[in-house]
Amino acid sequence: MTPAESEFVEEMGQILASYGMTPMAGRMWGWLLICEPPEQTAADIAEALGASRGAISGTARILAGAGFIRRTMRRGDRREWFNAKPDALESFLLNAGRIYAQLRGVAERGLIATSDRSPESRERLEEMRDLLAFVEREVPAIIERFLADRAAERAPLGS
Amino acid sequence: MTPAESEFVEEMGQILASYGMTPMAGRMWGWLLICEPPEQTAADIAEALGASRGAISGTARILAGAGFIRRTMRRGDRREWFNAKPDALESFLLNAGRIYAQLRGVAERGLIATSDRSPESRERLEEMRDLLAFVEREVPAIIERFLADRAAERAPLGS
DNA sequence: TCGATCGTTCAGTATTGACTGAATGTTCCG
DNA sequence: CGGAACATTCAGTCAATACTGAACGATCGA
Repeated sequence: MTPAESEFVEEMGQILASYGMTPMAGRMWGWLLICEPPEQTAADIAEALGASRGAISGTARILAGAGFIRRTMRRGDRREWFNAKPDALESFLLNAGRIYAQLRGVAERGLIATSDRSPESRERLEEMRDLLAFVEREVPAIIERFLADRAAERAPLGS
Repeated sequence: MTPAESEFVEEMGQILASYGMTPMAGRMWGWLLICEPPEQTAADIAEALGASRGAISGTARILAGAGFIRRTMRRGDRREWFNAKPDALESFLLNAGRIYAQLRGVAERGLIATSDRSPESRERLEEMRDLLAFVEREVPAIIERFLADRAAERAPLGS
């Protein structure tokens, strides 16, 4: 791994960690986004990142569960091979509605908790809930437009 | 604070904490979203949340800097008064492009780090960069549409 | 100028949680 | 069946950090 590649991997670790994932998850995903060949074994990854096999095992579960990587097997080879899913970010953002829905759920429970208050007092939470409901619907729609645009670019003559 | 209100405050603490802020920041914002009266002093908040004044002081800096709360003074009163900014979430999401831009920056530095690779090898990062650039533009546009829709609802006859 | 009140700072503490590494379990080849 | 290579698990360690609380500084009224 060159210094520039190592810096990329480390940056990915910091960014993912700042959004609730573990640094190792960010590093591992980052590595799988740039490694050559694109399919690697757990031992390959552990050596590249200087991490223990236990950490790779646990992190692989997280990343696979979140849809960021794919784990495959080859016949006659007991090792597992990992690679970055090509459409990981698309499907993550397509489901981004869930994140906003979670916060909207809290707002709605807050409105129930304050149901005896005056309308003015509850405006703060009501506005929050309305905005979140809107974003929750529209963000997936953005991703679908992106995918449609790209599909049109790649087949402009209707082939 | 009723049990239901306390649960809301605690949930806000957990959600904000899971996205990189401190639990106290979530609790304090949550409290300012439901408290009565809506303006509170640091002592009020510390007592409601069972927190130290030092924690309130530091958290107030964070929340004010992020645009979630407003700190005001009244003449003849040396205490500071805090309240939740009504448009906090709107302005936060309007600037959400910055978050995607940050990740796009990492992807672009990764592409520089792998500039000697084959085009197929770099496809993973290029797709990531393109999608992020798209989302970076479109998410603020969503918020603007929400604000425009709401303005139209509130003045449907062009008053 | 003194005293009271409020905000800030910061060293110390306690907690969380990410990572390690050895032990365990499992699958495949000879 | 035995052994090797691999994945998983989990108790222990270490570092990061959120929070406390006392000390400090600033501001205002008397």
